[in-house]
Amino acid sequence: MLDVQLFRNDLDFVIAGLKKRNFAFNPENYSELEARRKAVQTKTQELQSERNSSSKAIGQAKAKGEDVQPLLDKVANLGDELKAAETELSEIQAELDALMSGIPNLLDVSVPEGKDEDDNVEISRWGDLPKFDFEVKDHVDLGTARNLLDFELGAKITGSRFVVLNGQLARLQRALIQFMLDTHSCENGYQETYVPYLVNADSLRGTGQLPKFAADLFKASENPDYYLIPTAEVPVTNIVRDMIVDAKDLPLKFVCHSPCFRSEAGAYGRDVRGMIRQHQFEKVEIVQIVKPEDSVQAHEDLTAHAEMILQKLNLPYRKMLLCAGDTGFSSSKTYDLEVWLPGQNAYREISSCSNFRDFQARRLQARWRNPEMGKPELVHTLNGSGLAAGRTLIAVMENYQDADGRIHIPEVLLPYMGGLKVIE
RNA sequence: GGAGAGUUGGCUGAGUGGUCGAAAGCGCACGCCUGGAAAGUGUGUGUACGGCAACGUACCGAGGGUUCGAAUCCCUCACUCUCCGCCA
Repeated sequence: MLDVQLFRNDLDFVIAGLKKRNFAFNPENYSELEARRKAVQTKTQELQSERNSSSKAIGQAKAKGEDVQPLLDKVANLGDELKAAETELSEIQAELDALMSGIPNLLDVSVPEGKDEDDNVEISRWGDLPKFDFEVKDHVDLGTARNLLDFELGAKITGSRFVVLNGQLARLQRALIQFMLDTHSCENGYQETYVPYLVNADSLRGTGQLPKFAADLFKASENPDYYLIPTAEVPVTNIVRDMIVDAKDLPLKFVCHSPCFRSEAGAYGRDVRGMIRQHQFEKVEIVQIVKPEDSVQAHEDLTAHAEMILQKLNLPYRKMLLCAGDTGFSSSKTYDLEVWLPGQNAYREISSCSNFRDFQARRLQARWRNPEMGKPELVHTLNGSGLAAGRTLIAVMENYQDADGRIHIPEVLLPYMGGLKVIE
């Protein structure tokens, strides 16, 4: 949610900002609604004021034992009029809320113009691409050949875009998760946390998935309305919803492993092969809650923390700055990390690290008390995948394969694999 | 799942129909006191919206209702605690 004051004080700035995103915003429609809001609110408040003073007068007259009937007659019609005004006001406000909560975050000045992922800007590359003196296989061939991956079984148990991992490959995914959690909590200063995987609608509104992206979510129950989390970002960031955090407790840094559930109704036909795009996948998420002045640096740090995992696994990757058209709804600036997949001969997204500035915090009412003015102010929120474990598993399979289709275990994972060096 | 008790400001906690946005205390801010500090003491201290301002309006878990008037009465819901049942 953007700041309503910004809309009132500098509408042109907002219009320009949304134009960069190519977001269709109708300022006339907004201004007309806002003008109505103001008029009806003023009228409502005048009526309320009248009611309050009349009621007070009746109370005082009664206390003195005077006849209150004339006063009662005077306010006889006020009730209906007030009720009508209040109803109209709440309708206008609901309309404004709906409009405002559908408007995306403004982009950071450093975000490049652009339409889609083709316009993203490469910032850096790390690692040497592995050279193979044999025909490389992708993770599907590697996995199914040894019955480590079973897509048909996933389809039988549930449906398409679900998979079963067997034996040492399932263990390898668990090892990756453990390794990521340990690295972030022990070396990068994040607090490990375990959270609910079902969340309510308020939490999803807080981080921006609702009301706009309901189609991407699996709804688990009606009344109460619970949803499966699309990412641990939702429950973890909502830790600070409706909170005023002490200045001394900032920054808050959380790391959390969770399964993620995505319906992505619009994504059918993309990445149909393999486990690139599944309805259920494992991810380790890192989240930071920081003072506003610290968020730019925190974004760089958080991205570096995600990169550290790839480096320790010795997986080649590149860091992309997303262009205006590819940056997510709630984000002001996003770096994607793309890992090298020999089986696809391409870099593929494995982490997305975003600075939301106060966009989520405003929806969440997540604040801190700034000692300089003693007033509560919105915090800034950031998060990133550190990393998507399912895709990391694919990357390890494809980068660490040998001519016999075996998968070698990266050195940092050996302690988590009970000494196993190769998956035969 | 059943029965009972609760939910008030940053925190604790009073308040059962009218000068209650809400006592008191804690915390915090500023001042006095002090060589400095502690203690003591004085003043101030919620959020949001409208207004240049004075000020007005809303908010006492959420949503409805009764009333000229609701933190206070009624209804629905959520959550917390205690006891019983069931359960990994």
